[in-house]
Amino acid sequence: MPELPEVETVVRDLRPLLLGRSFVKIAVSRKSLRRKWSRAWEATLLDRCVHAIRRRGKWIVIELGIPCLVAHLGMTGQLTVASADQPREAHTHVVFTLDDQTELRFRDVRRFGSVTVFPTMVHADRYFLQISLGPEPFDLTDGRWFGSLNATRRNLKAILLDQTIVAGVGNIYADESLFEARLHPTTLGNAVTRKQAKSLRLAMVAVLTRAIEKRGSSIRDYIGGSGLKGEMQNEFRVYGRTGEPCRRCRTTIVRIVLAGRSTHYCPRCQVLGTIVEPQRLRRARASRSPKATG
DNA sequence: ACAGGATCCTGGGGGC
DNA sequence: TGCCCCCAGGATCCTG
Repeated sequence: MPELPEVETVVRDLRPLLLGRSFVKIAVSRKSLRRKWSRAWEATLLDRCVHAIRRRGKWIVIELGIPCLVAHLGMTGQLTVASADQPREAHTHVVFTLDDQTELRFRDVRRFGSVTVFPTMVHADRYFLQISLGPEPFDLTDGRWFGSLNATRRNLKAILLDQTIVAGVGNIYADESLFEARLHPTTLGNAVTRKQAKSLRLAMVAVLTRAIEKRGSSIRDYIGGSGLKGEMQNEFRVYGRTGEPCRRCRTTIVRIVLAGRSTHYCPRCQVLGTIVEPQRLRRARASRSPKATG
């Protein structure tokens, strides 16, 4: 499932393969993607030089001088560069032939992804503004982050998945970040202390940074821009580990459904971030301590 | 405001 | 072996 680290890996892979190249031909399959492809876009893209490739949240932005190509990988999207003589795999929906006999290919089995063209970068940025795309996790300040959490009674899992609050986090890294911060996924945003908010922000940054280093997670469909798989799936602490022992305390990892998504956590390591009065805290500690008999 | 569910979509896996 | 059903989950829409 392409989230921020996977999209970042694709962008980094594509950069050397696309920069300075131009599109000489575009072929689009009949099957529709999430957003309908317009034939009128093709003329605006042809014979233009790729100036820059960047990521915004889970979006890939390819700047071609004035117009820009904006792609979202959805669940199973792949954006790769391959030699033109390499056979095209099934579910390849858009093929951009480059001026060096290679092809930029958009493949998406489940077609939740999209490829769109904006006339200028201003239009693309306006679109991100229109969908209220939140800040990058690496740009979040503690003040803004705590403010966002504090302003809602939604649970932390739902907050992390909300692209208007923080852009780029999906189901995998939401669960992994919550484990790293030792916060229970059902914790309500406004029950989180400043300290907990900060630890969640730092956990998110650490998990995403590590995942980028490992070229993302390849569970089923995800591959980078050069076709290489990621390695982060080998380091999951909770995601997809239902019934397995926690790597920290050996307690069985639990799966629940939150915000309509599978949510994995360690019931022992991850605590509810509620503000607990000192008296209740002492009682809770006493009940946890080992008993003299039994 | 927010939770929960349905929708889109296909392939893989489990059960029988 | 084949068939049915469920599951995966990003974005978006709808309902309660």
